[in-house]
Amino acid sequence: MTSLAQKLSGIVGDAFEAQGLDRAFGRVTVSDRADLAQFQCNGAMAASKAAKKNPREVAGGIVEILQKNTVFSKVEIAGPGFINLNVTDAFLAGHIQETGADDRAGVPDLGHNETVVLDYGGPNIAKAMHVGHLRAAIIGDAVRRIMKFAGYNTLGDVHMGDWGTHMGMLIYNYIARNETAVVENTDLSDQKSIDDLMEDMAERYPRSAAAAKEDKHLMELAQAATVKLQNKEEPYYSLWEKIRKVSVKGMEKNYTALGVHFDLWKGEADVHDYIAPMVDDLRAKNFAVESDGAWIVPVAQNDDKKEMPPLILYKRDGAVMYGTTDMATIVERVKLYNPAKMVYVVDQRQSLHFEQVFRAVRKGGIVRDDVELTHAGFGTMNGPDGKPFKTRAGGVMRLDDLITMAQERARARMDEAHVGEGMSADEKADIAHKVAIAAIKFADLQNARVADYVFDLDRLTSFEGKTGPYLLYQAVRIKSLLKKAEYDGKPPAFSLQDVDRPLALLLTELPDAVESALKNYAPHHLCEYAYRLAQGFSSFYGNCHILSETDVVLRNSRLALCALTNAQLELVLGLLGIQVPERM
RNA sequence: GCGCCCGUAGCUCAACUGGAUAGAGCACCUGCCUUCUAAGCAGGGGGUUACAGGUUCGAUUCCUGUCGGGCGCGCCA
Repeated sequence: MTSLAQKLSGIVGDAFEAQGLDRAFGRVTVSDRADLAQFQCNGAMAASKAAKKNPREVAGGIVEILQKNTVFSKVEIAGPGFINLNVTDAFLAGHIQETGADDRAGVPDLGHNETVVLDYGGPNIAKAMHVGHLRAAIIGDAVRRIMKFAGYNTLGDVHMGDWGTHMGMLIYNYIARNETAVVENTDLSDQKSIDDLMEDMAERYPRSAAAAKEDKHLMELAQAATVKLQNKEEPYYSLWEKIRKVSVKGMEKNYTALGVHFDLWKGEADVHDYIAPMVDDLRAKNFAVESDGAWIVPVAQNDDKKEMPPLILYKRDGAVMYGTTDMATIVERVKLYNPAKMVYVVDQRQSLHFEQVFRAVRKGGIVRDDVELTHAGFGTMNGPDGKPFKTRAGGVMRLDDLITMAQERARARMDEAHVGEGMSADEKADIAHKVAIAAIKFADLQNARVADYVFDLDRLTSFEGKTGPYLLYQAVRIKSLLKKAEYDGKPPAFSLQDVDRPLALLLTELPDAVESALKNYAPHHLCEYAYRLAQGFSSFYGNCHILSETDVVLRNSRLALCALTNAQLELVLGLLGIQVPERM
């Protein structure tokens, strides 16, 4: 099954082929001009260029063929050679009937169970998660959900930063101050105890980092501690293990609150043992060479338009760089999962780094040529002043503070509208949470991935207009309506009138939206569709009164339209990582 | 200096491999809750798509240049 536009593309493509032209010219899209037609095909103009013919003449030949086809109620040429198309209500009704019966909502299997590993985490352990982690998590998780729905075997990896100098610095601080008990006494089964250590580290780390920056000797001691840790010396390693376990709990709490899922909770430390053999292999193949006392992989190519610095495997002092661990991570992923794709949802500013890593692993024969390596970069999050976002205190806003703030606003809105009355405290909290997360996620996801965007707290926690809560609200209205109507879910024959048609047409577009989002790693295409669908429903809802409809056939048809709308809305929101409450 | 990304309404953002009259939300103005949840609906004003050329039947989209903003360029991650 596919979208209606794709079905029509097949039919129009046949017509082009019958005229001796490439069937790709038959591509049909939803019309830009709803006042003129439902669908359009622009291929006649492109085809005429290739065939050196008059575009209206080419279009004429196509139209003549299409007019014989009974799925169309209108076929006409407009302007320089647009082919405008309307389908019959019977065909449209049949199509949405099929869509409703299909548990994939018409989306074909595009992934064929190929494995894809996705990176969209990357927080450092022992640090508080902040809003800088938001975009990767939200976009990456949406991409994962979309790919999974499209038929891929997806593996999201949190890939935390757990093996760098920051760990040596922190652990050295505990040891030097004789305060290792703070770590050792933390009870992993007690959330309060976990939170306490997280707070301690969140406060301790920046303090020790600042001190090390001031004092060269201190920095050397921290770096020495890092080496000891990486050699798994005691007590460094035990302290590190405990810190990592606690940090994972803290991260899980944040990601769970956001509704962001990871299949793998791996970190840089997990690939430590892959590094030495990998570098030995690269040396043996002469891809790794010594330069200025460091070991590097030159990745520059003759056709480079810019300077391409080499990837550094070992620094002069023998320590590894993050390019090294990224390469080793790829070694591990190939070995354990043999993925067809690896997708990195990471800040756009790291594009050079990923280019180096990708070139190095290809050159070194670590990944096959047919494995796709993609850096799906996203733009920087700026404050309203256009500069990277900072709170008034100068720091970055913590993730849990943002979520709490949004929840409080949701609760206030509920009280204002008197929707919480008679609900249990649990249900109220659940709704406030779903509304808050919907607001935050949709505000972020609706932006194009690559563009920088402004982090505006008011926008993230606003519930009116083009927002997540608006979408939830429409879905909730449908649920309430279906409940009141005691709708049984039996698929009736659709009876489409002028009020119904725009909504019915919208319901045919979902597979196109999913494919577009998938192909470009662009969840915002799905946001756009969800919003148009919700708007289409809201308009429909205002234009006809369903419960008082006396024509039984029409009433059932409209209820079925509502049910299908709700199903698609929940499906698309689910792909964006947004959950719909029962009422709000 | 070299390279990448960006510049669209007062603000925040869309526009699918070039298509018809460049769309939304917020803000502003006008209506609509005695029948399905007003977190809503209907309507209005608001644009030289930074600027100048070029390719094309057709350019926000592709090419060149200028201006403006962000970011990155071997031993941090």
